[in-house]
Amino acid sequence: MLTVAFIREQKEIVLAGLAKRNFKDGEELIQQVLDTDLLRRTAQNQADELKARSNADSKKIGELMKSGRQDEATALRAAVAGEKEQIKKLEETWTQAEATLQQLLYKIPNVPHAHVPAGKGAEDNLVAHQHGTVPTLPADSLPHWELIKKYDIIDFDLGVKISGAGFPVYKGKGAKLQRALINFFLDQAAAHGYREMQPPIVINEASGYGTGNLPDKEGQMYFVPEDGLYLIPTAEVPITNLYRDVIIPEAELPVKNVGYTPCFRREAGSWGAHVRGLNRLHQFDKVEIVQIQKPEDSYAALEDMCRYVQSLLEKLELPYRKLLLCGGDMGFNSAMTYDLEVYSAAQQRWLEVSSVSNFETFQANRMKLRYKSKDGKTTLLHTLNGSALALPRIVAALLENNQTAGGIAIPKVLVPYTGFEVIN
RNA sequence: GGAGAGAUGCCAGAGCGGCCGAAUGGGACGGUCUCGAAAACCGUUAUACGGGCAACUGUAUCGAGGGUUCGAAUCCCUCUCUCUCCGCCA
Repeated sequence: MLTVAFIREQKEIVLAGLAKRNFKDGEELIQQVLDTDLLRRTAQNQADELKARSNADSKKIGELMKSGRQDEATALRAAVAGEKEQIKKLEETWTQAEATLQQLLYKIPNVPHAHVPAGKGAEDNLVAHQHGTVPTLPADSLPHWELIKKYDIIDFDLGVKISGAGFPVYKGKGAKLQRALINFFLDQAAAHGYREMQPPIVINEASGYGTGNLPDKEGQMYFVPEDGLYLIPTAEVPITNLYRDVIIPEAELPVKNVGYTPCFRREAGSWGAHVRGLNRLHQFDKVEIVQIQKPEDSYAALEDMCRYVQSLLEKLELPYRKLLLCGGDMGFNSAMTYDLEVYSAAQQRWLEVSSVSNFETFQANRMKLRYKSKDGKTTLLHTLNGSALALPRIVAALLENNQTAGGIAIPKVLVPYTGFEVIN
């Protein structure tokens, strides 16, 4: 959520940002914000003045009563009653305006960073970096959804039986591979200064609002109505919300946390032939890194996080490319996002395995996440996060790229974690 | 799930319906003293939204939301959470 002050003072920047995103009706929306804001301030101003007067009058009534001047007190009392009436009306318009303003602000996406390219969709993303050679496999090589059957390591039918489509059951070496990847990712993150956190995987409504998963996106999360709880779509939500309504002492910055959680996504309506197998799931495992940074440090941190994720892919010996997302393809909350994609050789396509974003103050403003600098100023912080990494597509690429006649070769770095070198 | 107690500032903890944004103690920070430190002493120590170039100033906030009252941290109602005991239980 953008701050009203920012919209008020930097209207042109906001409008340009919305245009870069191909956001419709931006101009109209911003004008509504400014109008509502003016209405709100005017009402508050008038209400405050009246309240100041009635506060003073009330005090005077007390003094009059004490000194026994009853009739004067009664007269004043009548005056205050009149003030009260007006205050009530002003407060109504004021709170009404504030609520409207809030709803309007929820509709405005983040302003993209200056370096974010304009564009409509995925085709306009910039390839910022590519690493490794795209492998070519023999003609008889299999996509991962065949391989998992061949080696009996992941079972979708069993998942359907006990839960539904998109909830795979990992079996034997398949299950061990999951655990190995999770541990490998967590250990790597710890070695890079991230503190491991294990948060709850259900969150309340306030947390949903904090990271921008609510309102309007409730359809994407599983919901437990009985208790008003949502299953997390990513560890970003609980781990970032740890700092909701917090003023962090400057000395504790930056905050670098990592967490492994299962992630749940309803993915309503986004099913199709191109999302076979592990490409898209309702439940999957992910290790997520989250940083909280001072504004002046956040973009260096974004680059740093990307380099870190790239180092993971390199250790896993997966060819990848790094995309700088264009305005039209970027998430609602983000100011700048890099996607990392690995090449899945049998499918012959790039699969997104990580998305690393700087949200600047967008989430922090919703969460009231701030720090107090030495000069005593309270300032909104910047939040960032990135997948490091999401498992299913990594597994898909590993299976496809590493298939040999003798089975699937496990990358060297993982062998200490899996305890086996090949799946056969 | 049943019964009871409670929720005040960074923490602990006081608070008669007006003199309470809130005593006191601790912590933290700044200063005096010291070669330096400790001790002692002095001072500072919330947030949000308005107004103002600024100094400054108005309003709101004592778990949340309503109500009573000229006036609420203090009285009433609802909700949430925490604690204790009982029940159930990985």
